[in-house]
Amino acid sequence: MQRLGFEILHTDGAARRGRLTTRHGTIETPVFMPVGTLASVKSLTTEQLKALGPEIILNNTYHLMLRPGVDLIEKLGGAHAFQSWDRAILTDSGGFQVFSLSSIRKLREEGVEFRSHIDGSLHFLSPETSIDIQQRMGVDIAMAFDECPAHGISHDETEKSMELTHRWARRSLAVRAGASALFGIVQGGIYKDLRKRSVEEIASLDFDGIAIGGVAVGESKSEMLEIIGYTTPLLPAEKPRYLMGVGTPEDLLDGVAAGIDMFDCVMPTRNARNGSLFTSLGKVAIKNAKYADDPGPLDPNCSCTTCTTVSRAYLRHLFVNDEIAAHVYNTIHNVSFYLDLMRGIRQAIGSNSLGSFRDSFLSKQTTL
RNA sequence: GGAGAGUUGGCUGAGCGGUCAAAAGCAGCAGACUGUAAAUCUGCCGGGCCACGCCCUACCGAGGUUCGAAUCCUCGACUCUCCA
Repeated sequence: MQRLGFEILHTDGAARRGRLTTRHGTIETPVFMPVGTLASVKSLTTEQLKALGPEIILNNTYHLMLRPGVDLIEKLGGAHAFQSWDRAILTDSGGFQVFSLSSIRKLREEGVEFRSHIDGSLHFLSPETSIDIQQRMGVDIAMAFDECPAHGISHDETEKSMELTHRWARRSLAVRAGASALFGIVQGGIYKDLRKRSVEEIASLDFDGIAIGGVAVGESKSEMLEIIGYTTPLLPAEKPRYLMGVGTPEDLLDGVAAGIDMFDCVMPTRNARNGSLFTSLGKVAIKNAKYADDPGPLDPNCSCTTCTTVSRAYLRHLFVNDEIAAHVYNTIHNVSFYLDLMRGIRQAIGSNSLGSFRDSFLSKQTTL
């Protein structure tokens, strides 16, 4: 059976309206994938998540490897069965933890040694072990094991890191087996010559899709946009393109316009827990005193259960009192907002109006 | 009635002659968050200003000692504990 199907249905400039086919359903692109690191989109039950309608979510190899461990997940029937999720799952390879947990890991040619952030125990991730874990969990899309370098390193250091990622990409591909699709990851930091070389290398390999990694790691917004705008058009048109870890609603619009098909980001879920809510009128910091007696809905233009059920005043009350329901309501809204945004984007591409959709969206954002 | 302890910024609570506009926590106000070590982190938090320095008002109240007092003394007010 084919690991992954992808067809482009329509284009609007560089933007693509497409469809991914997986063993766990079809995915309309451009798509936003909520992040569920520990086999859970934080603060939502599987049922609540399902009701929001995402067609694919993320899980994380490093975190699930530590707890509960791949043996257990495999024994219980794989990642889908474990979390009762019958739609698609993509796993990050642990490459991001090479970056985010840089203080507790050692990087070698062979792979990365991690001291568990939980109990300090030693764990090893390499292209071979990462891909094996992802495949044993039975995910729909696995990611190559890469080194996500920090921003601020030199051209030479970035080049060395990129070349390691390339060697690891070949090793990742060499152990692909079974039904999981495998995506390669382009690196190269903020250096265009390296990004170009990285695209050439990764695109020459038999990956099922290609991701742009190593962005939003500390560089400026303009640097990030510059790199995305430069790199995306270099990617092969026939494969799905995934911009890893991005981003804000505006970033999604920019990414789509550049030709990206897939996004993931912790922003809607993490910000929800921190009381920062995305709305059609701009960001709402729900803890602000001005919402204390605001009887209106969080976002008057949103039809999620949060916006149709409770007031801003109540949401603020829940949040300032650390009520668990605050996380639930906030997360439902933010994820819903992101999914709605992508729905609007797909529609706009279909009617060749992405540009005006973007302008309209952003002009309302500035009113707050 | 007797003996003792205490009264500090919205609250709890450090301080025991100068480096105190006063620790710390909480509350309050605001900000950040981009392949999740995050229900986390950061800043502000007496007032004022020509604002990275200066001025004013401050540690229950009133006096006093001292070059200098939240800190020592006197008197007063109030609170608490124990014994009758």
